[in-house]
Amino acid sequence: MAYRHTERVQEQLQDKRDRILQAVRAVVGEVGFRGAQVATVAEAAGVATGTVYRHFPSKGELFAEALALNAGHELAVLAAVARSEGTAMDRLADAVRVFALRAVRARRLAWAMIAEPAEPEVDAARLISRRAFADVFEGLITDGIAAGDFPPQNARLAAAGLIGALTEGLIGPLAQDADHQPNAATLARDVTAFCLQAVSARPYKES
Amino acid sequence: MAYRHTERVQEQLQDKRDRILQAVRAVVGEVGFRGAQVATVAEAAGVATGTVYRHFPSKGELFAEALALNAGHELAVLAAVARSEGTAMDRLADAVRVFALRAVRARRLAWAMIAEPAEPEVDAARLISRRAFADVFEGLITDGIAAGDFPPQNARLAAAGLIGALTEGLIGPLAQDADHQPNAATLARDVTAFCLQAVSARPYKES
DNA sequence: TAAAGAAATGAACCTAGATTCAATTCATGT
DNA sequence: ACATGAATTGAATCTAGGTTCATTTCTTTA
Repeated sequence: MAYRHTERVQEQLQDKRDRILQAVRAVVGEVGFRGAQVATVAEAAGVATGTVYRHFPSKGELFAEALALNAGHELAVLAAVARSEGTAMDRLADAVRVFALRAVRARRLAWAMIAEPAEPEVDAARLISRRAFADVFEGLITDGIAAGDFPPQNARLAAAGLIGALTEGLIGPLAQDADHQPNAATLARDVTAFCLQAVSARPYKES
Repeated sequence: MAYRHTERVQEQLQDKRDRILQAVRAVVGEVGFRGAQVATVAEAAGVATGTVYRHFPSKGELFAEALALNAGHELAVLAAVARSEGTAMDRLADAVRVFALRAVRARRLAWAMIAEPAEPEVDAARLISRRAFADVFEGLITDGIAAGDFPPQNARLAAAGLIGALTEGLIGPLAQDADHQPNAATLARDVTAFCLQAVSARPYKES
């Protein structure tokens, strides 16, 4: 018998794996999925290209795992806010605000995570995390309806609408105009206001 | 002297060009930008691959022109609705409804036109048409504020929010769930309600 | 320190799909 | 019918970037 994995090696391996995942985050945050190449990620992780393939079976799975990891963080943050004390109205306001602030602080990354198409595996992973986000919002809206904070409405659709409005208002291409570029706090405030109006207003009555 | 373009030939040329553009529309409506190859488009147009390059300098420019053409149609429809008789509230309601109905009727195409990243030229063309759409909505919102139909608000942002909500609610990946798939009319109605609430409600007051 | 198994390296390989172009077909005017 | 110039064809070319793998470097145990 001549070789067996020692604990230290295991840690190094795990560490290298983590560094690669972090590198994906960094590179994607810089150039998006479209511009993120395996060679670039490897370099950012301080590793040779081939090494990436010792830890992940393909680009798609690597990137999908990186997305899931990141989305998991964000989801935990959002879920914590949604679970806090207060009326449904207040909690929804906080959730939207937190989402907005975090998104504007890292627009490119946020866009990639939420909307930018990529390898099929990545798209699949995103679908899952997106639904998880939508579920948080939907739950808050449902709570609010039950409590009388919000009028009856299609909560599932409203949740999707919130995500759409947040995405478009904060991180979509139109949000990157140089002309009307207010500071992040202002933008987040206005978007939050829009979202809350959408959910909390009395229904529009036709004619 | 032996050859000169005759009128009939010019027409045939123009016609072939148009057929190629239409083929892009058809193919993209089927498989999106991601899956749309030049060879497929050529076949759909009843033309050899090389012929495409006699009419368009590159895939990117071809697809960008196809997008611009299609967006132009949609924009004309939307602008007509926005210019019709009625209060700002009614016109916005109509505009949103028309947008929603047309989008759900051709989801894949709509998604490609509105959101799916593609060649840089395509993305650039989309940015322009997107802003044009947003401008229509923004104009209606501004009118509504002036008329007292809507409370004061960030009209530019609200317009972006509407597009986001429409996109997400109607044609985004979450909208394609098999489970809660109501008919198009119902979906359009609910999304319209959401959008109108978002714009017409009294502002949310913090605590 | 040597033998043996693992991991890392990065240049070579492979593939999908855009682009080109020599050969062919079609239109025109004499 | 023929000469001329344009348009069409589609198989061959080119390229970017993901993936592989022979070689090298590192770890462990005897």
